[in-house]
Amino acid sequence: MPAPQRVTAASLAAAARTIAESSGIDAVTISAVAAVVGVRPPSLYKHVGHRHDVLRLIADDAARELGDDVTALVGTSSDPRIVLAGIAHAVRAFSARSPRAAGLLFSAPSPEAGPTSEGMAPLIGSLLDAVRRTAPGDPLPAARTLTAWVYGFCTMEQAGAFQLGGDVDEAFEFGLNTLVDALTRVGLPGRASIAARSTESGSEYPQ
Amino acid sequence: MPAPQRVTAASLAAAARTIAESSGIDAVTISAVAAVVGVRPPSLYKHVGHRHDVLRLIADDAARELGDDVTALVGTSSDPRIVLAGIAHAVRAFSARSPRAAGLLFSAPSPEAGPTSEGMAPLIGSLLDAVRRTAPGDPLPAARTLTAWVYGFCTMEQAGAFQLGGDVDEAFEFGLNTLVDALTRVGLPGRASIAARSTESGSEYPQ
DNA sequence: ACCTGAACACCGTTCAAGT
DNA sequence: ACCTGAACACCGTTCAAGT
Repeated sequence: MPAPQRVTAASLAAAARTIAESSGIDAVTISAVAAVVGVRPPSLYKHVGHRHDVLRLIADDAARELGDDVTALVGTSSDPRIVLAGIAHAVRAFSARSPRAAGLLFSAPSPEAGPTSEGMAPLIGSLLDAVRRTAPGDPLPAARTLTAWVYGFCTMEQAGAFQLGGDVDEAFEFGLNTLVDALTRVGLPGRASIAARSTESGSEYPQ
Repeated sequence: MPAPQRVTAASLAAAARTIAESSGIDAVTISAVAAVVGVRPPSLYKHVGHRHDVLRLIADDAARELGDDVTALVGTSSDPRIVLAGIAHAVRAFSARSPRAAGLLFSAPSPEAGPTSEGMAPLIGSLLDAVRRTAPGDPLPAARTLTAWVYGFCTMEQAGAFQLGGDVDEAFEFGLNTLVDALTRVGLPGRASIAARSTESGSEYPQ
């Protein structure tokens, strides 16, 4: 009779994520995770090939969880701009409650530690969906603009980068309103003017 | 006669940054840095207290370099919007040429590995300056919005997060124009409407 | 099939000893 | 004043051996 399975992918992910949130990504060692799931370090290599696979389990778990949150919001209001705002708030809430997992989600220390593209698919799909209903034209640049801002804001906030005082909540609302508002205006006069002028003045990447 | 100084802060920073860019942050070990500066590992502890101080040297060096780039751009054009666009391009160019140092700049793995606030001061000062000349009202939320977007975009780009195809350069220009344009419109009708409506509908952080 | 102890090559860090 | 070898407690990872 073979030994009963003591370690599952789900228990591994849960253990790793708990350690990550309470003690940081560096504390997610093979030894620490093994101890939490009640097994000796070498046994983990029956389930993962390398330590970064453990981090990837966290990232994919986070992608699934946030993907669920975001998907649940799509179609929640008849005004797509409210949906978009709700999504941004959901991302920020997730980042506040699971900052380490959130960090792994968009900027893992190495590509191998980041989420699978299959893991990210539902999240990205729902996001593109919401953007498509809000902004005219190609949703991809618009979605990238919104995603980059939300991700950047939350990461900087969690990293403690906003040191100059002021109300950080207010800055989030300001940025959100500015962006959502601008994205619905695409195509109106005034846009694309800077690109044209700065291209005139020389190279594309001034430094 | 005491032994001549073989290690300076500048040589340490340069060695660490070279290793970081060529082999990743994880490769910036005390041993590796010591080998590059031509000394045994324990000797480094005469100059830094911990490994994260070495990472901080990289972060502060990056802050200084990007700060110089950005400061040189302020006042470069009579149109402040062009200055802002130039700054965004400078950040992206820096992130492309020094992705690991750039990562340390805004989202270090731990606060101790991040830049000093003194190191960040010139960069942040110039950025606020440029925003103040462009956007009406409080420059802080506007600067945070722009910074979060640029940082998020560059980090995601370097992490290979833009996997859905499309032109990433175009997405950058799109986001930049959208944001700079929106920031100069602050106060016009249409803004702040979402916040008001989404506050109506319940909690501030829906999830 | 899964788990284990022992072993290997590496870390970061400390410290007494050298010049 | 700076550098060093030796040492410590830790990693990640491999592998032959157990059940």
